[in-house]
Amino acid sequence: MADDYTVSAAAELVGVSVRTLHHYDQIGLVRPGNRSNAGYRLYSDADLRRLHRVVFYRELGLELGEIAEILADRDVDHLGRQRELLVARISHYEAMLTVIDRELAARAAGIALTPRERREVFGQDFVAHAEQARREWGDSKEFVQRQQRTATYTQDDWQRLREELAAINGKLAEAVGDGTPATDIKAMDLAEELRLHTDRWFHDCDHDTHRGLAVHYKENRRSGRNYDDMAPGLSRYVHDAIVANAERHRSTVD
Amino acid sequence: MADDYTVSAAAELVGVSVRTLHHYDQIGLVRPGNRSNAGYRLYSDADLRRLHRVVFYRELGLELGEIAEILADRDVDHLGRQRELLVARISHYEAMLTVIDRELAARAAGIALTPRERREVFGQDFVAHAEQARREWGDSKEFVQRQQRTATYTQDDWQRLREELAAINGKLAEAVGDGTPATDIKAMDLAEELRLHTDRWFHDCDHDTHRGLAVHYKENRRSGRNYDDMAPGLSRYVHDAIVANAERHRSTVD
DNA sequence: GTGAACCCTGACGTCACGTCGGGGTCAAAT
DNA sequence: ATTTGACCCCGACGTGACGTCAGGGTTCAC
Repeated sequence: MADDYTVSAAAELVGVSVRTLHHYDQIGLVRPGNRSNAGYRLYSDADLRRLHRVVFYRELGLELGEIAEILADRDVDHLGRQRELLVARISHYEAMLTVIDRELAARAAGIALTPRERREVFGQDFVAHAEQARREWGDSKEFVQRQQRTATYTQDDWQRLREELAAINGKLAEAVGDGTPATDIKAMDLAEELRLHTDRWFHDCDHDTHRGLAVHYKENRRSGRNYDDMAPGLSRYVHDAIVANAERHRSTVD
Repeated sequence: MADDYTVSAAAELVGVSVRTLHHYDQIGLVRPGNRSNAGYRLYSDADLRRLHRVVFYRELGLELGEIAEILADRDVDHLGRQRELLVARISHYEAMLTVIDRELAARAAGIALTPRERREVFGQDFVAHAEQARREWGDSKEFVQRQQRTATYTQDDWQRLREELAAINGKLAEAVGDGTPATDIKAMDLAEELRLHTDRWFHDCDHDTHRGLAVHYKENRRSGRNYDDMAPGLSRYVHDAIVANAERHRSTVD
């Protein structure tokens, strides 16, 4: 309980260098609970627990500043959060693995992918960085459910998911190109397809929830595709269509 | 075929910044195939392929210097290698996930782990960094087999594996503490246990192969435990015992 | 009481870029 | 024909997360 560890002992226990501990002390990320009368750093068990968390989050590529924020959150379930991050990371890498396997298959069949196709299939925007997504989505029920569901997806699932989404997005881009207004029945139907896609693949998504999410499309964040890259004004268009669709549904219910 | 991409086009295609491309050009990691007469960088499809590989390896945390070396290797199957790296990384994270789940279970049972136990179970030395392991082991048959086998291990497998190894190592530490010579029959028997463990969990390992691996123990590298941390002189002792054991076996066969 | 092994605090080096600043280039619109 | 805005160049300084000395104090076992 009351045993304190010297720098080198602490460093070895968590697998970092002494210099790293000095650094963390300097920037205030992990401060030793007390010092010997000669000024030696003495780390308590509590310090070590904190340090261990820092190391864990760092392993997953978070910056020290972010880590400090996360750790500042009193009342956050670190184990649960770490688990989520890991699961997200694993599914990210599994998605990459899928791509590799597909390329290997393509190569075996004598086909080479163009850079553009590779980007398509790679979908690196798609598998967004977990912590950033967290900042956008907060601790919402939807986020958690999304994490849980996607964690179990196979390579084929991801493939199907992406294809379905691409189909809907294509039709949306076409609609905005045609000059179809976002309140047109066709646009609303596409918004409905989008909602069902989300509901099917990510998390429960009724019309009200979908309206709540619409703002994310308008702000054209990283979490999905960059809609405006597909067609100018598309991100706003999608937002408006979703809102119109949600409105339509409400009026048929009330 | 002959289409060239400008910096920004190339950058967006692979998902990096323009500055990054400037940097890679400067250090010679990815040089654009040619330049416009105004001095604009023009990336060919081949350049993009190279760039894509760089980005991939970087995503997995390799340093640019390492990446340069890997790419310098003419005649290396990048897709295969990338696959291996990914698989290794995934199994690494899955091992971490196991630990988290075990801690969650422990917490549910009202038990808290001490830092030392956490380190034990975390085994971060154990799940070594893949590229470093690769440098130690080269492209040997053993390495590849190890990758393939361990990729399919469940959390329980890893747990069992670690426990078995810990048991053998414990007995070895005891033996060196007793002053038992490495050529003693007891030491040789322990070396044999080590060999069977490797053969069972990692890759085919006959006595000759094992003798070949012995040097890794002596050099006390990261790939396994730091043997000398368990007992002074243990790394050399294990090496000697393995060699003696291999010798013994040969004489009974010849 | 004297090494060897640890500890301290600067302070400078490094890697992989981010971020200006000043200035040329190019295609389209005026 | 020029202007506008988006794009390009290079040089240089800034930054995050440490690595790596240099110079000097501390602890502990022999």
